[in-house]
Amino acid sequence: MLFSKSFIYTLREDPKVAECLSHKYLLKGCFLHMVSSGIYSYLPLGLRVLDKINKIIQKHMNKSGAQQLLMSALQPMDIWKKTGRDKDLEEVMFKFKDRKDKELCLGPTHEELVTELARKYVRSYKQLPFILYQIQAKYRDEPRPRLGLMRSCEFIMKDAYSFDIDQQGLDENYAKMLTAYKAIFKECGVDFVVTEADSGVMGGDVSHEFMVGSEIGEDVLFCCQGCNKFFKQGKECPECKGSLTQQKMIEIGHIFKLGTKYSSVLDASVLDKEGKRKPIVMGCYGIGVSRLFPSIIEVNHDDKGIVWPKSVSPYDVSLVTLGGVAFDDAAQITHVLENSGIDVLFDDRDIAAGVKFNDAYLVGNPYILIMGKNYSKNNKIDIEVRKTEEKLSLSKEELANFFKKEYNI
RNA sequence: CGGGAAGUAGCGCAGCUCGGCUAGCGCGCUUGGUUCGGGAUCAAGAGGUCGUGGGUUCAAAUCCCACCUUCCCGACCA
Repeated sequence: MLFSKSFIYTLREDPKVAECLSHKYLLKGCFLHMVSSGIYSYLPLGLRVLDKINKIIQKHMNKSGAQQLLMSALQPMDIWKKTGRDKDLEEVMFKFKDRKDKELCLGPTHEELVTELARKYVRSYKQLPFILYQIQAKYRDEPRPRLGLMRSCEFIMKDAYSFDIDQQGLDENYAKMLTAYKAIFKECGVDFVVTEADSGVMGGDVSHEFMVGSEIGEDVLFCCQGCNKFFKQGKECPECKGSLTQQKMIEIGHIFKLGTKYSSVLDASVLDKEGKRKPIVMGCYGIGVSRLFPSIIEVNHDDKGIVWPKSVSPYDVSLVTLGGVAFDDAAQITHVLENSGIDVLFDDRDIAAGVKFNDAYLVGNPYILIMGKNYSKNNKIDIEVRKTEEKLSLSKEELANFFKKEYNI
């Protein structure tokens, strides 16, 4: 991708509306556009990251046997009235009527709709178990949207739902999801902790939260100074009796054992081996994708900009040309790298070197290639590793090998 | 929804206390020149209903009232 042709217009100064660091860098680096309070558009750069996060999620969800679908964001209100959650979620629902006066809402979550699917299609225990998931925008009329993507009115969620004949099946699927989630967050480059949590408005008895430590977090956990474990309560560490300190946390995932809360009310049931009708035992599993996104930045940055983990960076390489190095030479290097699967953002702009470097740091791709004097004189391409600030000078051949090693290709 | 802060060019701001504005600065943008390994420089330009509506006044960015928007803290929540 040529920088000069890309829809990347970085800001020189910090945007006034952004208080927290992730939001600041997302706006400054042209990843995100604020449409209104709590409403954001993902710009091309941001969408590339979002796509990578989604691919990681899809990979691990599919591996666990879950099947992706896409349910409607528009939902009829009558199904919400059946479960009574029209009242529970009344405050945050975007509700309106269609031309026939039918009440609709923009889905704040999808337990009702997915349970309805099970009711319609599933009749026998033989069809169980299965897990369905989707990655989709959810809508909540937040009283106070804040911190950019952290709390917004339109946000992207990965929501999964498991369907089992009994509690044992649910336990197995729940364990599978727990494993998948750990793999997802690890691959996305965030350090997280898993805690037992309240089920809240979702219902059910068991639930776990996935949290990332950050000053902008809205939840609080207590971290043991002795064994480094996290707890909900602030008394002394139950494991090693060490002292506990408060740590603010961002909730990026939450999984629930729902049981039959929805299936019994909405009549999603199957016949078991004995021919007896049983409500399906359900679990639900959420990842706040649009919250995970800035969380990655909160824990991967420096004072120059974002330091994307390789797994989710918008491009693999920022290529910077300096001092009148021929466009064709740099374009050729770009082609070679792209042919081996390395995404390159080639900064071909005719501007001061400092601007190019600072934009490269801000945008945060893992590697910065520099073609300048060292290329014109010695045919060497300089590499700067964004994270470690390590610097190398390589020939074209060495460069190809370098990336083969770095990306296992 | 309570409490606080802010709205002046694309971005960041000054001006407001004490009304005199034909509204300014930095960056960015356009054209041309010189530069060219770390936010260069010279010259010439373009760009504004000072958030909106009302009021006071000879005169309002500036004073008064109402509203809107945004941010932060709280309550609430993924």
